[in-house]
Amino acid sequence: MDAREQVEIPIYQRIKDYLLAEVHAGNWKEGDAIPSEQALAKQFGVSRMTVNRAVRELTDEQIFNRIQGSGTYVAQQKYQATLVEIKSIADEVRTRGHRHRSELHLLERSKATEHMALPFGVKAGHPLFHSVLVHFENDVPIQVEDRWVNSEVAPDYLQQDFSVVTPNEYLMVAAPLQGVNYSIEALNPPREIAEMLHMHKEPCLVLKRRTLSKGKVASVATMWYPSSRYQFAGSF
Amino acid sequence: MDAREQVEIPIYQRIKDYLLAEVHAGNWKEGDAIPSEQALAKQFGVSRMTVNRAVRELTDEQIFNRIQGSGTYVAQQKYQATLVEIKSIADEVRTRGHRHRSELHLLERSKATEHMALPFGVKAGHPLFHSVLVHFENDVPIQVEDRWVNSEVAPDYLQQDFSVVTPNEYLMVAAPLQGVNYSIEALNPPREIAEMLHMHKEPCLVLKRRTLSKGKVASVATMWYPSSRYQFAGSF
DNA sequence: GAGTGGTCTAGACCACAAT
DNA sequence: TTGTGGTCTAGACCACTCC
Repeated sequence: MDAREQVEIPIYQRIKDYLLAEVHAGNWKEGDAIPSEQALAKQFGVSRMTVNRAVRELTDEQIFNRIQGSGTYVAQQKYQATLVEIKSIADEVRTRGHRHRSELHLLERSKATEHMALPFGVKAGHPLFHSVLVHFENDVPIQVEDRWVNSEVAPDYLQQDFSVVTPNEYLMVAAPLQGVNYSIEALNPPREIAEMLHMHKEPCLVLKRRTLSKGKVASVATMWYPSSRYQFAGSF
Repeated sequence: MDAREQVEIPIYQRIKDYLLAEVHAGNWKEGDAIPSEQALAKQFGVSRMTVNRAVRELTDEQIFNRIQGSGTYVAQQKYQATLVEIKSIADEVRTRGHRHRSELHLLERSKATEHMALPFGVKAGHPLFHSVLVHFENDVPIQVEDRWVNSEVAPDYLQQDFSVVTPNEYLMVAAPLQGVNYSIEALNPPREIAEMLHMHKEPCLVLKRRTLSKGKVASVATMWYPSSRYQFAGSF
């Protein structure tokens, strides 16, 4: 008389979860061989085909490399972001099984300079909010987020607790997204940025993103990523 | 004594090719149901598991939607980000009303090193073609294109005249595109690259792109752009 | 109830790598 | 030669949709 409706998780999925956990826990490191299909089949008490599906799918997802006749090896784990989605950097980090936190460096009421007025399509002096955060993955800084927000679109921006919700996550809720422009450059960072990212003499990937909501420009953000720790990637 | 070594194409791959061809030819349109696994298994004279793998993989690739108990349907054809659109740099330059030309720095028959074998999914020593070109916009160098090509997919690559057709343009015709992976990084260029681009002490945007065709990796290209003269942009 | 996809089995043969 | 991955079979049971 069990009242709980158990949702059946497929065996191949449970094996995938197990394999991912081993990689994320660091028990298997880059280049290490993982157990053979035969061994895993025995360990889980299932047929080899089921194990094959689990390992093959993770190989498609670039978690492993397989060499016929030799074995299955843990692939290089890369910090990768998908460009075309606006996804929270906090989620991205957690997806990789790592810890995310952020440091707030600035959060204030400000006004549009002539320089900022242009991308926002407002007059100089228009009220804007300005925030600067550094995002960490396992205590390693991976992004400086320098963001300007249209006070008309998100009037409660200053009241948020950005140690709990990232600016991006808040804006996704407060200002339904209508469109996005972005550009990507490679730049040598100014000194303040380099210091926030604890980096020396290397270029940054710079993603500039403008989001539209309610028919207005909602925010203009410049995100700095140290090239040694981050890259954008995608596929279709 | 047959000199040609026939490479065996797996049945599931042949079924994938068939299904994709039907979709691309327009015989099956968005929302149409495709034949059931049972029917396809009978049609190809194979077991249902083999058909299942073909259809499942194409579903993962968003070609189809599947509804348990109902059927398999052709999915809405996906939107592609401008950033990764495979477009010819020559066209891009001409669109801006400028003059495009390219210089061929290298074009040769080569073999996969261990380093190149991995992204291609072949053994070290597998025959590859290798080309290096510099693209100019109004006589200003804007891109170094370092490309490796799978000789099985584009056997006539070496015979092309790349002052007339870019490698990209040729491959689009010779090897129908099935998929793309890309990554973007910011890197300081090695000396040879910096010299080809006539640049000093500035970072490069580096776009690495892997194209898939006929179930194989068709080409792996590394494109270097001087940051002062180029950026990626897009919107959606 | 008939048909669909979702999963799984317990074998099999093969190509290939390591030895 | 042994062990690995790559593929395939001919069944099976299940959950689900549709009629």
